[in-house]
Amino acid sequence: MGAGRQTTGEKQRDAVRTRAEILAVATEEFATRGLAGARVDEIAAKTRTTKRMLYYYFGSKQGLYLAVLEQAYRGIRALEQDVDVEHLHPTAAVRALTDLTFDHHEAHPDFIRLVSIENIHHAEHLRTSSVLPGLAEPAVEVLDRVLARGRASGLFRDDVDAVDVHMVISAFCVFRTANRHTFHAVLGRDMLDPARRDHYRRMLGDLVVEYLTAHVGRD
Amino acid sequence: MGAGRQTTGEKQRDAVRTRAEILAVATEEFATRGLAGARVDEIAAKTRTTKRMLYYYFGSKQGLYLAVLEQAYRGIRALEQDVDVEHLHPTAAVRALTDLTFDHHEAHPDFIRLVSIENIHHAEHLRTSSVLPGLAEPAVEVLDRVLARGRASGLFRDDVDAVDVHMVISAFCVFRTANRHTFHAVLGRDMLDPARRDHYRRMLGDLVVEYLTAHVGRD
DNA sequence: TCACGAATGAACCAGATGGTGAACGACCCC
DNA sequence: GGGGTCGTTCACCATCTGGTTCATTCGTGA
Repeated sequence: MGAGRQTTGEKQRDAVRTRAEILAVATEEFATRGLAGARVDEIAAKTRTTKRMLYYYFGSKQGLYLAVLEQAYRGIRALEQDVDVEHLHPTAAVRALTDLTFDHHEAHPDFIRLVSIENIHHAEHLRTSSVLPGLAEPAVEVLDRVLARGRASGLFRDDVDAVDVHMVISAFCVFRTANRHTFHAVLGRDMLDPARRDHYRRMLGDLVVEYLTAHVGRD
Repeated sequence: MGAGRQTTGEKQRDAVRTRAEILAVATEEFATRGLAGARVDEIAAKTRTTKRMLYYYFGSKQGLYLAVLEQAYRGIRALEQDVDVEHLHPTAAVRALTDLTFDHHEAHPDFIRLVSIENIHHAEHLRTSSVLPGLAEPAVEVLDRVLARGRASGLFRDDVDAVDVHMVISAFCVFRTANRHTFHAVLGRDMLDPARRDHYRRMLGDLVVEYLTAHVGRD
C-alpha cells in the first residue's frame, strides 16, 4: 500500500486512485441496492471525493453503473483461460471445471448480485457494452473440448452441448448465492454456510459427471 | 367477466376489483423495475384509479410491494399439495416432480423476477411476512417421501436430503428465467426459446434422476 | 516563474417522487 | 328517507435526487 509512490502527504491528487475508489464503492452500492436503489450522493459520501468527481469521470449514474458492470465482467474474463484440463481424464476435467466455477462464484458474490440486477433490467446495459465480444468463448471452448473427448471415448452422452452444461454449472453456483436469502427464509437452510460448502462442491461435481456419463451405450 | 354482478354501468364502486387491479398492475411493475425502480405514480396511472387509492389500500409503497410479494408466494403455495406421486416408481415420481416444477416456473416468470428482487433486498420483506410459515413444507415433504422410498429400495443415494434436491431443481428452473437476458447476451442462447423447452425439461429430469441413482451399491 | 489544462470542491437547482388532507359521492342499513 | 361508512377524487406538499455551475487548486512543461 502506497509503496513506491511519491508521498509528500496523504491527500495528493491522484486521478487513478480516485477513479478506482469511486468504482469500488459504486460496485458495492449497486450490488447492494440495485441501479435504481443506489444513491449517487451516498456513493459519493462513502468516497474520499465528492459527487462532482463521480460525474467528472463517469458522466452519469448509468455511466457509472455500466463502468461497474464492465469491470465486474472483465474481472472474470480470464477464468477458464489459463486452466489446463487437456491432460486430464474427461470426468476429472469436468470435475476440475465445476470446482473452478464453484470456487470462483463463491469468491465473487458482488458479481453475481450485479448480474441479477442486470437481468432485472433485461441486460440492456450489458448488451451495449464493449466487454461483451468474446467474453464467453474461453469457458465454453474449454468445456467443449472436454465434452468432445468424453464423447469420443464413449464416456459421455451426446445430447448436450457445452453451453447446456455450462448452464447447469452456472445455475447451481449462481442460485446458491443469488437466492440465498429467500431460500433461507422459506426453507431454513443457508446455502452458503461454510460447513456445507464441501458438500455442495462435491454435489455439483457429482451432478454434472453423473449426468454426462449416464446410461451411455445402454438403453 | 362481470357476469352475475349488478351492472348499472361500468364505473361502479367495487373495492375488491380496485384492490385486485392495483395489485395486478403493481405486480407487473415491481417485477419489471424492482422495488426502488417502480414508480408509484406510474403504477397508479396504469390503473383505472388514482394514487390515493393505492395508499388507501396499502398504506405505502413498501406495503404495496409486500402485498404483491405475498400474493405471488400464496399463488404457488399449493403446488405440490395436490399432486399424487406416492403410487409412482421413485424415479418416475422424481421425474413427475421435476416436470411439475419446470412447468410451474415457466408459467410464472413474474414470480421468479420478484424473488430475484426480494433477494437483492436480502429477503427482508419476505422474512417479516405472514405467508412464510409452512410455505415450503408441502414441496419438501412430498420430495422427502419419494427420496425415502428410493433409498429404501436401494435405488437412490443417501448423501442428499430433500432440501438439497429441491435446491438443484429450483436452481435449474430459476436460472433459466432469472438469468435469461445476461445469458443470452453473453452466450447467445435463449434459454426460454420454445424450441428448446422440451430439451431442457428432459434435461432437468435426467440430471436429477441420474444424480440420485448414480453408483448406488458400487464403489 | 508563468501559463495552462487536468483535477477538485461546495453550493445550487429543477424536476421527480412518495405521501397526505379533506371534501365529496355512492351505497347500505335502519 | 336519512345518517353513517366506505370508496373515490383532486389538489397539494416536503423532500429527495440526479445533475450542473462556477470557481479554485494543483502539477507540469516551457
